[in-house]
Amino acid sequence: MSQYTTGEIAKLTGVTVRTVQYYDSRGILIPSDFSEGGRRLYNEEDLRKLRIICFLRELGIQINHINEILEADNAENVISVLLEQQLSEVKHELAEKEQQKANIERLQREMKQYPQFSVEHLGDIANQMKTRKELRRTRATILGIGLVGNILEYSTLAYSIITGRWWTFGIAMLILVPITVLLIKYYYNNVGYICPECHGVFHPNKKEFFWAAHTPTTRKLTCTCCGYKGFCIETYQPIEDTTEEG
Amino acid sequence: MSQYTTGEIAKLTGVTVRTVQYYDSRGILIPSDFSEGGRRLYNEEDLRKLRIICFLRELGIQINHINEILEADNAENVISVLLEQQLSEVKHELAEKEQQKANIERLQREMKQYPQFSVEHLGDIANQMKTRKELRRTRATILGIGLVGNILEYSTLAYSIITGRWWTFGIAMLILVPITVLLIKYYYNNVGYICPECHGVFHPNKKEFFWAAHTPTTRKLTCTCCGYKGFCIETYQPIEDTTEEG
DNA sequence: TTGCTCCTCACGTCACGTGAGGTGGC
DNA sequence: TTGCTCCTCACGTCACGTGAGGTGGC
Repeated sequence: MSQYTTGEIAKLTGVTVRTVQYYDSRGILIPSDFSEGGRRLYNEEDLRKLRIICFLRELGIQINHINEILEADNAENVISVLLEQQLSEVKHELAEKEQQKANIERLQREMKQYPQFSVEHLGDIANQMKTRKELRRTRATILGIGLVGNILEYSTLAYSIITGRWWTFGIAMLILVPITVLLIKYYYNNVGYICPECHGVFHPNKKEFFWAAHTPTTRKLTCTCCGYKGFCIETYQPIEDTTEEG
Repeated sequence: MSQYTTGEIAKLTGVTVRTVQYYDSRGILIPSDFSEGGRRLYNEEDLRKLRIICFLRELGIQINHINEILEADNAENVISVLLEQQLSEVKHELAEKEQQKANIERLQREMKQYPQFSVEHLGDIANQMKTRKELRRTRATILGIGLVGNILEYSTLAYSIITGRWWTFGIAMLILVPITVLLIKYYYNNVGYICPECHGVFHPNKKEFFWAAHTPTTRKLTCTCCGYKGFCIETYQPIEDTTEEG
């Protein structure tokens, strides 16, 4: 029966001497023998055990769990339970890393949008990224209802022109105008704007909001905190949220 | 200008009091003021800074790197370099986790194959999993060449039967028989078998190998280490590899 | 005898968590 | 005065890495 020193068994399994010593101290791989000088000696069975330990470590299983596996009488049950646990843990970590990757990539793209980028803008981008989903939802709602309204408007208009029955268009407008007003109110109540100067999130006054020049993601406003005038970044920020802050 | 205590700023950003204190000790968020009793006081700017720190931490960026970002004069460059680094790191971790997930799921499937599973079989499965790719490649090579050979064999046979020109089939067989012998040799030289009894990897004798009953992944052999007779698991193990071990 | 390997402390890593024992602030 | 919050040590986490200073084994 061949014997291995710490260095030999380490080389055979691709770990460091220190790792083998550590596994001894943790009680998962106690050497089967010692030399007269007190050096660790491992046999074939120890080698197989260490290979198993390395395999389980590669799966990300913790050392105390490996201990449970190696000591258990009903190994099969213990292993399948631990594997199930580990699988869900790994899946969770995977989702986390996916999120990190997506966020880094998005941040890289966003940074290119800012003309002279500085550290402070990171906060704005972070805010924007966090409220992205809600903002999208709000915009989708408005676009959807708006689209239906537009179709109704133009179709009744066409119908009225062709048939000369203008009361059809009139009734449609009686319905559409209040809906449009509600939509604009809904929009106003759910968005806030990030000032690129003071980095605060503010709600503009209604008149300015309504008439301001805008792009799909920005609007030319006056910041209520610092007085800056210019394009501010749209973000999701329901009105209620700000009342408790002020 | 509103001031926040440690607990307040912690609640606003969703971290613990201890984390805020730790960021102070690491020098990335030093409070802008202190109370007479020596308690930390933070202002709006500190709050924004903490939000940025939290955002960067969510991306997985280390605290000393965050420090570099916050202190840098040319923030944009520092950030884009760090983001690029972090992205490749995250991608690497993602690949690692993917591998872990795949391995756990494969292990779960493999465990079901073993009638009475015990801890020792983990080593066999690990071995099998590690050499899986090479084994597949070996098998694919053999199957590919074998298939071409078969087509040649049957087509020349058919041709010979139809036309009566048997020399065609004869020449084909003169080519095919040595190729087949070489293929079998190649196969024999590249696979080993895991004994389910002693868990060693062995090479059977050639005659037994050739005539033995087998399934796609096992072969009924006599273990050269322990004498066990029965189905052993096929694995990739070129002959050269074992000579140095013995 | 001379390298090389191995031994045992013991501290460092990383971003906090978790008490202990004391005190500020409403 | 009484809770509540906050303060500073200081140790714990997890799987080792990295010396230091000493010794075994060929």
